[in-house]
Amino acid sequence: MANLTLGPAKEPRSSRRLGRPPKSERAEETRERILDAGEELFARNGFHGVTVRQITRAAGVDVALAHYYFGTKRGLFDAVFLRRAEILNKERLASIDRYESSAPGGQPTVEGIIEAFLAPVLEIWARGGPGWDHYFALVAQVNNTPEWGGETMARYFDPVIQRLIAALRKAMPSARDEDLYWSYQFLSGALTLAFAQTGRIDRLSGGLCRSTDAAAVLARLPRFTAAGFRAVCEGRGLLKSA
Amino acid sequence: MANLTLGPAKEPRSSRRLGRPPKSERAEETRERILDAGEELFARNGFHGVTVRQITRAAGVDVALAHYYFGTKRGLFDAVFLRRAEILNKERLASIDRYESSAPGGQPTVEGIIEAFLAPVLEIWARGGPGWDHYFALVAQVNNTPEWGGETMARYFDPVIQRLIAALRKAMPSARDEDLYWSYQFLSGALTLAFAQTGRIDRLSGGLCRSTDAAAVLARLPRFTAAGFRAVCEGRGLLKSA
DNA sequence: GTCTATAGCTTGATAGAC
DNA sequence: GTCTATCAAGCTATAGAC
Repeated sequence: MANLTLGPAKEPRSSRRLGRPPKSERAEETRERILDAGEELFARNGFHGVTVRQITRAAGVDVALAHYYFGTKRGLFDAVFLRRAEILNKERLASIDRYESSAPGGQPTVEGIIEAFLAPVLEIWARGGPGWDHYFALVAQVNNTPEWGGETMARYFDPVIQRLIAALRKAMPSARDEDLYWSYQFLSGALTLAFAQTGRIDRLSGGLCRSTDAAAVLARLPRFTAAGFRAVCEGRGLLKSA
Repeated sequence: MANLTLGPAKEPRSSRRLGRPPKSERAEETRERILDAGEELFARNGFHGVTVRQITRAAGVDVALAHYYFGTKRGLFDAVFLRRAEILNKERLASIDRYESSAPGGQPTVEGIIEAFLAPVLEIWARGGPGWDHYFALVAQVNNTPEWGGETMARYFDPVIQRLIAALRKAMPSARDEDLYWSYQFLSGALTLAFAQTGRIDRLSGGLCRSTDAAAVLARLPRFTAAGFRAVCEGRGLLKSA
C-alpha cells in the first residue's frame, strides 16, 4: 500500500546481504541491471509511482531477485541514490580543494568557488550519459519532496555543502550565515530544477531552449548564482528583514 | 496500479458533474473538504503516494464521493491544482500591471519587475494559512516532476510567465531571449524549492534558518534573482557558449 | 447526494524447489 | 542465485439501494 510515513530503509528480513559481497560476475551484473532500471523508473515516476515488478521487468530479471539483493523497495531506492552520490561528492570536494589551493593571488573569489562547485556536476551531466541523466532527475525530485526528501538530501550531500559554505564564508568574511544558507538554498533549487528536464522551458520558449541542454546551464548558472550570492551576502543593511 | 504514462485527466465516466454546479451548501462543503484533504496529502506524498481512500478518510466522507465529484483520481488532482492557480495568476498579473504603469520615472527596472512578480506569491505564502502552504509544496513537486510536470506547470502558469518575460525584455532591451528564459528557469527552481519546505535548510544551518520562514525568502529571493538576471542577461560576450 | 457492497486487479513480500 | 507459486492486503472504480 501507499505508505504515508516513509522512514529510512528497513533492514532486509533475510540479513544475508547488506553490504556488497557479490559472488559471481553474473550476480554482480544482475544487481547492476536492477539498479539501472530502478534509477530510470524512479526518476521518471517517483518512488511511489513505480512498482518493484516494473523495475525487474525492465531489468529482465525475476521479481524475487530485487528483494533478494535489496530487501525492500526502499532499500533498492537507497542503493540507487547512494551509488552515484559517492562519485559526485568526491569530484566536488576535490574540485573545491583544487581551486582554493591554487586561486590566483591566493585570494579565492565567490565566482571561482561557485564555478569549482558547479563545474564537475554540470560536466558530468553533459557527458555522463543516460544513467547520470536519470540520476540527476531523481535528485531533483527528492530535493523537492517534503518529509523524507530533506532528510535524504542532507544524509547524502550535506558534507560537501558545508565545505562549500565554508569556502564562501572565507571569500566573504562579512557575510552573515543566514544569508549564506539561504543563498545556497536558492542555488540548490535552481540547479536541481535544471536537472529535472521536465520540458517546461522548451514549451515556454517556443523551442528556443531545451531542457536537456547542459551546456546552456553551465554557461549561465554559475554566473547567475554568484551574482545572487553577492547581492544577498554583501548588500548589508539593505535587507528589509532578517 | 501505478501508471507509467500519466496523461491528462480522463473524462469522468458518469458525465453528470464536470464543471461546478453544486446544489446544496452541504454538497459544496463536501466537495471542498475533499479538495482540502487532497491538497494536503498530495503535497506531502505526491500523486502516487496517496490513495483516494486516504483522502476521503481524512476528509471524513465516503470514498465513492470522490469519484462522484471528480470522476477519477487524476480529476481530483487537477481540481486541486487549478483551484488556487487561478487566484495566484490573477494576483500576479495585477501586480505586474500595477508596477509597470506606475514605475518611478516611467522606467521599470529589473528589480522592480521581479519584486512585483514575487511579492504577491511570497505574501500569500506568509499569510495565507495552511491550505496555501500545502498548495505551494505541491507546486514544488509538480515543477520537478518529469514527463507530466512540465506540461502541467505550462498549462496553468505559462501566461503569467510570458507576461513577466515581456516586462523584463522591455527593461533590458539588449537581453537575448535564451538568457531571459534560462534565468527564469533558475528563478523558478529557487522559488519552488523554497516552497517545498523539506526541512533541509534547517538541518544544514543547524537550526539557524527555517524552511517555513516565508519572510526570510521574501527578504532575499527578489534580490538574489534580480542580480542573477542582470548578470546573465546584461553581461554579453562573456558567456562561454550559447 | 450519500452510502453499501463488490468487482477485478495489482501490490510488496516470502517460502521453498532447484 | 534464480525461479515458481502464493499470500494477505490494498487499490480504483462502479452499480445500485436509499
